[in-house]
Amino acid sequence: MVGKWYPVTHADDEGGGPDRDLPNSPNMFSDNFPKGLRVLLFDEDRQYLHILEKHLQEFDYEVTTCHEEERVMYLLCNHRDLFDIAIMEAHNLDGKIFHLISEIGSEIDIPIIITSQDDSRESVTKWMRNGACDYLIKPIRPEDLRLIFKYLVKKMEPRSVTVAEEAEDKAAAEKSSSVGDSTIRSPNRRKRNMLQTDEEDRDHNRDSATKKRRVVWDDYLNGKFLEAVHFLGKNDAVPKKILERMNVSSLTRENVASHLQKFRMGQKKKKNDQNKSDERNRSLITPQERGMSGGERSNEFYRGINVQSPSHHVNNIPQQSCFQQHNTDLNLMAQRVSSPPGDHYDRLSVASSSRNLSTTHQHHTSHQISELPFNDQNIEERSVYNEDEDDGFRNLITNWFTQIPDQINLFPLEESVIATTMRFNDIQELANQQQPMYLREPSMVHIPSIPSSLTHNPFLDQKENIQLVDLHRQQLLFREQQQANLANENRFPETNPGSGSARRDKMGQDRDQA
DNA sequence: TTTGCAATAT
DNA sequence: TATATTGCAA
Repeated sequence: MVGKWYPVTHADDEGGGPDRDLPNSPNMFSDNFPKGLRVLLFDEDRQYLHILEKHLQEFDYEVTTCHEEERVMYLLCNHRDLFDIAIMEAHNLDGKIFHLISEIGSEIDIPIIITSQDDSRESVTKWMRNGACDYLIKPIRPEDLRLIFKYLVKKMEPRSVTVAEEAEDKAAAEKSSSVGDSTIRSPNRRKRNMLQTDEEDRDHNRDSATKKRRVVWDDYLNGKFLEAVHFLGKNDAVPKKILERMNVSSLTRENVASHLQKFRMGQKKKKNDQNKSDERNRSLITPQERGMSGGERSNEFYRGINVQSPSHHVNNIPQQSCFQQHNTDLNLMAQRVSSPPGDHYDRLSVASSSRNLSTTHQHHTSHQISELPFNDQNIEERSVYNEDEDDGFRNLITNWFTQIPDQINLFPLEESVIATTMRFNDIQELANQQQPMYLREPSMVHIPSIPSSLTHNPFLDQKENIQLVDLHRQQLLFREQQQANLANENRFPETNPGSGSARRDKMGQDRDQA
């Protein structure tokens, strides 16, 4: 049966009627093949779309055109049984179509040919690895359109056509604008040689429809991964559960395990770096503290408590990355911390480290905490948020760091981990005012190198310098602080947090009186 | 069976 | 470099 339409001998045979059956029916490979091949053609450029359509029709293909991304995605998702093959324009690697195909690509059982003006190796590689069976660089030669049936040949009758396919492939490669000779300039070699060895290539072709593809952990997938990891928490963030949570059908447990392994290694590295920088900050730590920070025990928790030099919170903002443009805002916030303004917010506190900014916003009876962990290149932000409908603050934070509010995830705030920043000025203020310090107010303490067991998020400690503490813990903390102070020439003689002297801003007091 | 990890392959 | 695979121990 296969021999009847052996590609090399029949490729030029344009005769015969266009009667054909459904793609998977045995008559798919009739003498007329590939006539009547049902092609889904997508290109946002209507003019170009029309040109391609004309060419395809010349080869007796049955063309369905589409110039809307949403529409073609819909067709691909819900009606791909109406087509034998799809030719789709690629805009960029971050587009919806790429996500769609890389996600459900293994479920799409029709060959997908990508067309693009982008002849970059990165683009070609990424597409080819993520579900495209070929990549045609514009302008596309009609001949390449004529030969699209070859992917169905391979798919339907893999073993018996290997030789033919190779011959045909070679022939096609010599005069095509597909990746083999256009993007990767090796005109006499078969395409994909740059991507895979010949042996694998054959393998790949044999069951390209079913074989698992190499996963590209792009921002989208990685985002899902991170979300799952955060959601599951320290103890449950294992491959199987992450996979379930991500709910991406094309992924395997092994994929996730591999990525998780890499993810953890990255964290380990960050943690090491952090420890190094902590080491450098040792001078800020009292001898007592240094003495009790031997191992990873509970005492370790207090190592490096930085209440003594609270300006660190706002001054240690890196001068690069996205922080820079927001430094002004941060300084404003810092001022607010030291002198609570009479504006909308009762109190607004900021803590930041080399990679993070944390803010606590206390507004009347509710609390918001926003955490914004950063890496150098990008924004990987997270917000903890516990306010009814006050999107104002969220937007404020959002606008500082990203123009994309949707990227901020909101998590319900667990009550016992409310925190606030204590700045140097705050403490002095307290001392001068000699007010009792009731630690009922939410507080945040900046603690470098926190054991993960004490963070509410399993990965927080390795990414961030911010610790959220509950009140009980904070009392302990201040007791330690008190001891430290005594041993440290009474740097904060009047601060006696264990017994009280809380910083209460004016509005807070007014509220209490009312 | 699943997981974590390291080494190794692609 | 990023991801996959493998083998091993828990």
